Amino acid sequence: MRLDLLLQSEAAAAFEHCFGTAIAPDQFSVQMTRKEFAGDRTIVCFPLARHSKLAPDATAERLGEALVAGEGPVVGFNVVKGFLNLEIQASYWSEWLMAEAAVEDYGRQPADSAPRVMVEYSSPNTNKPLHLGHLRNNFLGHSVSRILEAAGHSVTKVQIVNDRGIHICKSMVAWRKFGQGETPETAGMKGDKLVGKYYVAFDQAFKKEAADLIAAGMDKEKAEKEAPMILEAQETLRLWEQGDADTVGLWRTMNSWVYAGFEHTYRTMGVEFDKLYYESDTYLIGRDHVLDGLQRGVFEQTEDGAVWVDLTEDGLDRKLLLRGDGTAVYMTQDIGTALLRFQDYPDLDRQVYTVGNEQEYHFKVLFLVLGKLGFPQAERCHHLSYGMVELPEGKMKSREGTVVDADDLMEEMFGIAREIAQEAGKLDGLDDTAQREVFERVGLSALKYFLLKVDPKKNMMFDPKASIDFYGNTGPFILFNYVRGRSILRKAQAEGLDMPASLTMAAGADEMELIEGIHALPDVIAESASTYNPSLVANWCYDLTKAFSSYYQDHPILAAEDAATRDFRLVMTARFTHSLKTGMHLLGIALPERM
RNA sequence: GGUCCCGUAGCUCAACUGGAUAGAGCAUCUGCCUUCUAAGCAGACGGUUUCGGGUUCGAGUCCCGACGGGAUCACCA
Repeated sequence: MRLDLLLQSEAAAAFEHCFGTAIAPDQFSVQMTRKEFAGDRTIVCFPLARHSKLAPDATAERLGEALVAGEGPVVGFNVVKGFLNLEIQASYWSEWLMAEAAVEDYGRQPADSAPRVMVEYSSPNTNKPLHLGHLRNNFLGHSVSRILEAAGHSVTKVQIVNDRGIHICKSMVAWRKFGQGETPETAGMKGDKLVGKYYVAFDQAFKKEAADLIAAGMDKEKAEKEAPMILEAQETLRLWEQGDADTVGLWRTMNSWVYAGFEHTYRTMGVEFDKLYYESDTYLIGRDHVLDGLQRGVFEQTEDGAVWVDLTEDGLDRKLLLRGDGTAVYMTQDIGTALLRFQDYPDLDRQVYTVGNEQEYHFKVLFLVLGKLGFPQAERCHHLSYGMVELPEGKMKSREGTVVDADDLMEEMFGIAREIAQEAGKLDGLDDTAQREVFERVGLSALKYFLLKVDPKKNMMFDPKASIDFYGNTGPFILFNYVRGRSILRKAQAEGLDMPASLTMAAGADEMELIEGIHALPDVIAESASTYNPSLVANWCYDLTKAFSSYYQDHPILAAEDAATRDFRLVMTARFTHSLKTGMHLLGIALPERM
């Protein structure tokens, strides 16, 4: 049993014994004892005073005595102002290191012990390359998937590809006009970059047309509606919806270029999906459900044929679900997508949508609408909302060229990793492929850790010039210490040292920070899973690593003063590297063996 | 204007769901590599947790009100 749970139940029994009053175990607040006091765990006794009818101090004294007298691991106590500090038997920790912490999947709940959850993330538009904002999204969704898996859920990772609509039509129009048959091969360019180039070209040409019209005396609003480029894009969308062969053909071609480009980027990022949904497949399903809801009187229709939902009773507004001409809006296809997913996976307990906080209103509406349509799963949908990544000069604007491109940024990280490694010269024995793998892992760790260590719901600042460091509280720092630990374990093996089957030494004060860190992993996983918050795992990885790094500095492991001490340190090192690897895996960060 | 989120060291971020003297990294300064990887360790400096009330044994954390920043409120996605 976990120590804190054990202490709670021991405390409940002891309390009843002392005071004749039963209190539920979870009413005892057990926490880590602060460093400046003696002891390992602290029970806060202020809330107990009214049940014991004694002052907090006196309550703590009686409780402490009873706990020491009990069967549990408490061997001593002291009381400071209502705080009962408990000393845990030192052998408890060495036994724990050889038992619970020793198993391969330490920290993880058994696979499939919790219901199936679907996690959606990424979900890009197919008209431009992925950028920094997508990186936060992808890393977050991917990490949450792994955390939920570690908490025992079966997890299905999906994305909804926004493959249809006016945005892709814009790229198509510009490519027809200016492209002269250019392809990713002839341009020597990634497909997503090429399509993005035409999206920008569209915007520039369109702005020029509008400006010309305004110069000719037309007002701005009208000019932006009547510029030939935009009319052509709208016509292209109409043709697409009618299934026009040429239009659909070009749409397929250009989307396939984008997918090839994305595929490359996803592989570099180290994220993957179990299933892809496409809006072009789901918007009609959504429309059917909306029309069905209309028939059943859940929604209402205005004179022009548009379908609306009235959410004023829920504190929201009226919201459009279907245009007057019967075509779908964003909401329509999201209804279709959600329902299709529950149909595809009948055992699905929950859906998690990893989408930026600018869409909070949208998801509030979506979940309410699903509920009105009579789907009980509506309550099991969760919008994992996260804050924007801001640049020093403000928001990223693709039209103003201030976006930080995902591919470029990752390459830059790899480059920095290479420079540092080559200067240190520690990889000289490895061939180019193996070196490249190290650079990628180190560089990617810097990026992922940087984006994941911040509470998802908060906006975060990214300064391209200064932001991503390889020293201090960073991914590479964590990797570096993992590598140190692994290096020791390899050396031990090479010297013929076997992992001890039991420990004869007990943990001392110097060891406790590291041991407590390892010990916390299961709680951290549970907490981050229930709050969809990888930053808890990231911060745990860092704190644990710091404890090891500090310990490593002045405690020789292989050259310890005696065999018992060496064995103890060797086991701690093994538990450290192993639990750290688990934690980093939950962040989607792969660890190198040397760097 | 309505709703929601955020405000902690010069900067970027923590703080176990209300607990003891609010912690890290960067930056600045001081020590430490013949020894398991110095992408490291130890230390110094740095705070009226935006402000004002309230709740209670106890508030960065909960409530109310200001102020500052962001998001959103489309027949856009």
